[in-house]
Amino acid sequence: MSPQERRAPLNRDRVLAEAVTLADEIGIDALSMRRLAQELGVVPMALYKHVANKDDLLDGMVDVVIAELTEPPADVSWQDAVRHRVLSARAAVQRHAWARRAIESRTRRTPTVLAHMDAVTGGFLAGGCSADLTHHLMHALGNRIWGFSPELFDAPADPDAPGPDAETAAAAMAEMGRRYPHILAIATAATGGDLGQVGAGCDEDFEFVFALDLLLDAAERLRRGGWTRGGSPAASENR
Amino acid sequence: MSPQERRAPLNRDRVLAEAVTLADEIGIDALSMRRLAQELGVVPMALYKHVANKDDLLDGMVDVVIAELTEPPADVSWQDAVRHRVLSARAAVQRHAWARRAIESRTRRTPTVLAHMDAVTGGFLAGGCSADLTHHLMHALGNRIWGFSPELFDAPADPDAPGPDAETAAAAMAEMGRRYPHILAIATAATGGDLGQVGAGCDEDFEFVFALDLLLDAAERLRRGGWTRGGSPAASENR
DNA sequence: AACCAAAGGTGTACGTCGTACACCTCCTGT
DNA sequence: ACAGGAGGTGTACGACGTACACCTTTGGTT
Repeated sequence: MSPQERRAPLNRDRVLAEAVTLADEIGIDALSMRRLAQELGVVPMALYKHVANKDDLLDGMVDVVIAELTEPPADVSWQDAVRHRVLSARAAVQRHAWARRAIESRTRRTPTVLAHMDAVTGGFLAGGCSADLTHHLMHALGNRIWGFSPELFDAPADPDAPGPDAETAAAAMAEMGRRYPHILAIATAATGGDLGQVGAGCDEDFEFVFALDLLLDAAERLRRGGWTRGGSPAASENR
Repeated sequence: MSPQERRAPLNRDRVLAEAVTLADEIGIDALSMRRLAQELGVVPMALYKHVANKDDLLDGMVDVVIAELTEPPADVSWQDAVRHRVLSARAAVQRHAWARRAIESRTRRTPTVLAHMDAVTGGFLAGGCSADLTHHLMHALGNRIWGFSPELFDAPADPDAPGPDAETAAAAMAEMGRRYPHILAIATAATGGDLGQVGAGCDEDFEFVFALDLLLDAAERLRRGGWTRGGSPAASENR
């Protein structure tokens, strides 16, 4: 073959970029070193010249996603600054459905990961939260700083599965209501009482923002109250 | 061999019980069908007479853990009832370190899983939260209803790894502070200013209860304010 | 007493995975 | 002209989950 049609040599960035788009297409479970190599027109072992192993690959892919995050404008309240960073992370995670599980399973903290955590932390501190309070608020936010929270009710939603007929569905719903009346109650409420829509799932965006604002409101209340660990004006008026 | 020393026949419960204790010992990653079979003195394929496949095994193991949860006393406030259920889940998950990841990765909702979700939901409803509010609060709680929340800063903590000497550690810490000043600030606050302890990790129990009570307090405030979706007296005074 | 269908357990085999290791083949700087 | 390294190859190993055909023991029916 002539030299000019020879493939440009790989490098780490090209490997990571292809891994990300491939995972976008086929999902994280189907992404194997072999499959990725094939997509790059290369033998599997060639990848190991650019990533240490599959864990390293996954770390790198997460870094690529985090690189998509954006900075908040300079002139907003501290809550909105934090809010921006978190929602920006959420948008990135939604563009890459696999990223959620990848972030959850990664234990190694790459510099990129630490940088995002540092930025969110900085948002609380800049707003006047004490270092101690900020620490606990970061824990309270939890995975929400990555733009997701556990999707409690999300349907496995296999679109290929044959849908049950209406009669069967109604029977299943009745049985569900008998066994788990409370779940049925809130599921029904979510659809404004339309029972036929109960299986349709929740408005994840609304739920996410609801919880996020709940926490930011609580944060602002504690900050104003001068929260300190142990005794505080605002917290734990229950129990 | 004589008949009386022949192994008692397996059944699903014995398989699940052994899987749970084995996972407690060697971790969920090292738990393979082959290893589990060996532990039961049986050939790998024998397990498939009692569980459909590995996913089914994992589902069953999660059910075993959930069976350890306890009911709250009857005469407590609704917040304490929810609190009891959640902390009871937390205790169970702490007894089985692998359960966290197993619960996170399971997508199928077994009856046991649904029962727990129904019970927590019922706690909010019994306290007088509307079905709609309860729905959103469940989402806000997220994985906390399973007794864990993402451990943001938890150290990979490989005890076998050779500890760096004090000098190297101090240099790493200085570099850390230069790159991620905000993280360093809150990490230092968590140890009362003792820099040597910064790597030691957080008091996860405190963090968990802090976030839990934050949410329960917010819930009670919204309930009292008669929260409804859209416009409400209490929520979203920021932004 | 004779029988037969399950239920429980075995053995072999296949395809897939991550990756260790030895090797080759260019390109680049001296 | 040459050495060395970076990039790519080929083969191979030991896991893994599990399909499939087979054997053995047992309990109920005739």
